Amino acid sequence: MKYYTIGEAAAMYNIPESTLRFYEKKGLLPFVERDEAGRRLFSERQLALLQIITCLKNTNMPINQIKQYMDWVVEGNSTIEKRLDMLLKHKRNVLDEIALMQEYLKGIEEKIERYQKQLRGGENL
Amino acid sequence: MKYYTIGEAAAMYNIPESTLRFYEKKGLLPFVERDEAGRRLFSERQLALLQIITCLKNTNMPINQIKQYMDWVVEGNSTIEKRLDMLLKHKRNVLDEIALMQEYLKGIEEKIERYQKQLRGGENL
DNA sequence: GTACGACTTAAACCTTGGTTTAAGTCAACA
DNA sequence: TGTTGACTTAAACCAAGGTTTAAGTCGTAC
Repeated sequence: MKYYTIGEAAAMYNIPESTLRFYEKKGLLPFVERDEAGRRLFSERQLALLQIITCLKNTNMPINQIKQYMDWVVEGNSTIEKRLDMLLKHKRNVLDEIALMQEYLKGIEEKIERYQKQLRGGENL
Repeated sequence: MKYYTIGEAAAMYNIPESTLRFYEKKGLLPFVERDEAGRRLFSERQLALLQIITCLKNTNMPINQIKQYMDWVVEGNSTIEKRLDMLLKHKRNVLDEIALMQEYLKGIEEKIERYQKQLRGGENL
């Protein structure tokens, strides 16, 4: 199987190496192997996990919760229902969060319009 | 003019008093008056500012940038163009951020579907 | 054989956005 | 008059999510 160094993985996902180490230490990135010299070996499996970590992180799932998810991944197939449940709840949260942002954005857009009106009016003074 | 205590303002906006004090100290909440005893008096003006602060904060504008906005508010009408410009840029940022979250959400939804398939398959074993 | 670049670690450090604490002031009510 | 309750302050504290530092180990290219 193809393995990648931490530097390669970091470059591929555009994540600092220090962050990858931090994630591994936090338990977000299980199954990382090592070569004889103790260097991390990232396989396709890690890259796939990194993919899902990225999705979760960028939709604001806290690291502790991602760790819970990964603990379930490590535990095996018996936890698929739990994982599914977590992802479904997270999906709801993300949709709610987006809806909320859109709501607050309306307030900002009103302010924008008022300023634009004010500026158009100002040109006639 | 009607004035509100910090406790009333906090209750109306569901923001801790400590946070209102923190915002004022940071410069996010200008023009707060005081009574003879040194207690804060929040007028309609503050409530309106709190409204916009809430919109900006909940769309992830950093506090430093909100402070810049408020500094311009304090400076007066000569800064309306700057404020408008900031809000327009912020609006773009928020829309981008929402689009990005929706993109990452897709990855999560794929994972959800795979788990659901796996569970449905499992029932037939 | 040595210097370089990529890696390793633990621990210290950093920023953001608040929250908590401790000590004090004041108004109003019993 | 004294004791609540709502307020005040500065300063300490906190959690999350990393980043930086310092010291060390390799493999390889010169």
